[in-house]
Amino acid sequence: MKLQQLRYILEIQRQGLNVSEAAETLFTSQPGISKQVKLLEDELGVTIFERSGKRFTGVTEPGKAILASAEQILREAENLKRASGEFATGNSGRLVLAATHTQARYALPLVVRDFISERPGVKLELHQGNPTQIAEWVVNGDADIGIATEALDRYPQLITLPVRQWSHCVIAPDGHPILKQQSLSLSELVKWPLITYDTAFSGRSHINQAFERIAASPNVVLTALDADVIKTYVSLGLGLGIISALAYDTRRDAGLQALDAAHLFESNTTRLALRRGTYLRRFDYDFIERFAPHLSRHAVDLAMQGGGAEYQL
Amino acid sequence: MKLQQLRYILEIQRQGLNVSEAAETLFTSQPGISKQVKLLEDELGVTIFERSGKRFTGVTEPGKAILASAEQILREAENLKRASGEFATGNSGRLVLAATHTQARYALPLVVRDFISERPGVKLELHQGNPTQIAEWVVNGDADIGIATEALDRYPQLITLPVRQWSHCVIAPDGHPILKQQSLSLSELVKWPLITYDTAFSGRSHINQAFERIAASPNVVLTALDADVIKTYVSLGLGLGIISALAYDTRRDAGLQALDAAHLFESNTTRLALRRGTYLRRFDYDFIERFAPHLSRHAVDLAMQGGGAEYQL
DNA sequence: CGTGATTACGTTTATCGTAATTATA
DNA sequence: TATAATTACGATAAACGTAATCACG
Repeated sequence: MKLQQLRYILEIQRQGLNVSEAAETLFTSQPGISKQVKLLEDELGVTIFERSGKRFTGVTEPGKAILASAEQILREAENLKRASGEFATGNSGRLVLAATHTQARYALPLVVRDFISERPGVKLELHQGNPTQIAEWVVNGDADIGIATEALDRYPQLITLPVRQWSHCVIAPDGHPILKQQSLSLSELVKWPLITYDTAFSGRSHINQAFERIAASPNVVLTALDADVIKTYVSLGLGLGIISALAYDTRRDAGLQALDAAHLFESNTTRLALRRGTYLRRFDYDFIERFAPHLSRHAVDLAMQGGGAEYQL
Repeated sequence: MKLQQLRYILEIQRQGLNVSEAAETLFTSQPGISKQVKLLEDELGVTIFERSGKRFTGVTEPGKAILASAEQILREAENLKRASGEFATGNSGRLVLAATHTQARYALPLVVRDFISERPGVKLELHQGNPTQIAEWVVNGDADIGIATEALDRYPQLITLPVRQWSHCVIAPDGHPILKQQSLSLSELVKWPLITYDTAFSGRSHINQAFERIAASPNVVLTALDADVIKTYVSLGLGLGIISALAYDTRRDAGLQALDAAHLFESNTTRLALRRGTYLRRFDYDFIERFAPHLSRHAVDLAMQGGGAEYQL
């Protein structure tokens, strides 16, 4: 049994049982793969792939078990290379972050600036996506660290760690009548056209829940993927905005006023996701601690080992 | 990176950094290993072993990480072979049990008899040992299933499952004065010479605890590794015996009487140990369920996945 | 017939063992 | 000086690519 052979059968599976395509993605010849698959099957004494004549048509029962193990093995082999790579290259390497707009625009800039100036050897990449994309990138190893408020904890392959809590705020253009109200309430909000996040973004679920709880249907006239778009339309007088409090800044957002809405909507927790069982390099720990000072190397290790254990913010 | 190379470095570590011995246990040449180690180190770009001149003197920092990963990889590779082996050979294979005397002598015989008659293809081996040995055999993969009352739950690499609860009983030769007592008490027991298990065997810890709780020092005149030895000396009138109730049988043990001692000593739980993450074959599940009917395949899978979760008997 | 897997075969590379060499305790 | 790792080298085998063949839709 060779690691190559395991790579081959996994790639065949990934390419929908097409050996030729697997050969192409692995930059090798198709007969080579074909032969190695057969050799592996002979060695193990089972057929891995069902064939009808010369076409691959499915995965046999033992094949499933074998492919599962193969995946594990290659994952750990990646870890091994990663671990040695870190020592070999010292404090250099590539760190891929995946984050939502809110995080990328409002939470990360200062942390990223400091990180890249302190660790010039590390090539930092930031990929923006929606929470589901982010989770999948981390699961597939396309990103090292995922940062989002939603969705991450729905993936059992991920370890998620709480970064910080935040609340929503309501924004209105200067002079809007609602600014004169003593205290903001949901029943007041439903009277106005509203602009907020698209579903599955930045705590939108908690906004929905709050209105459902009082059985009211808010008049949402526009949904956006990010707070900048929302602020633009609020400025134009299209309605009131409900955004993350992180996204409002008195100085920068001239012409807009913010009202605290922490009492109206359940608070949200920004979470950081790592793939279970991945080897973390020094700079992974370093970035995490810069972003969330309570997540020391020790705290992260504990969560990675503990697995299911939930860390309380 | 080759699986062989990983095997080599692991064996070097196991043999106390002695390459020659590693070569011997792996039935290959020493220069071959030497070269492969160097090739691996070159490929990974780090040194795995510290050397003083030509002697291996230690494991480097990256080496530790590499060895840890290598172990994982080879473990999973074993699983892969095991999984395919099962399908290849159908219902045949080798099942190695490790059990204490008490289990081997009193709990297992009927189960083993039924198992081997129902599954003639499976070569069943039973290795007797003390609880610590049993745990280590299972950890090392030398045994598939470990069965004991003590020690098993102290190994984090093991999943342990409760099989059944049992209590102690006191045995005395026919006509012994204690047999006339209304009810047995600890204070009564300390008046007599006692014969029981050696430390770390069959619930001996609970026996000690009970006497400590009443601050009494029992007069233990003989400790044995198994109930058969104890019974022998009780028959000779050397003292009263405290043994597992499983080990007393009215018919077989003529000349001896047993007194229930469930109220004196905390009850014990026989546990079954499996190595975390091992692939279990059909006959592994089968044996487990015959031995402990509540441990269905489903229940075992749950425990294996859950990891830390404690199963209540 | 075209797409896609297997077989055949030659080249290249890697692996392993023996023998000789060198370094350490 | 004995033990143990490295270097050198040759035989063997494994892996890979090219070309030809075969099977399915």
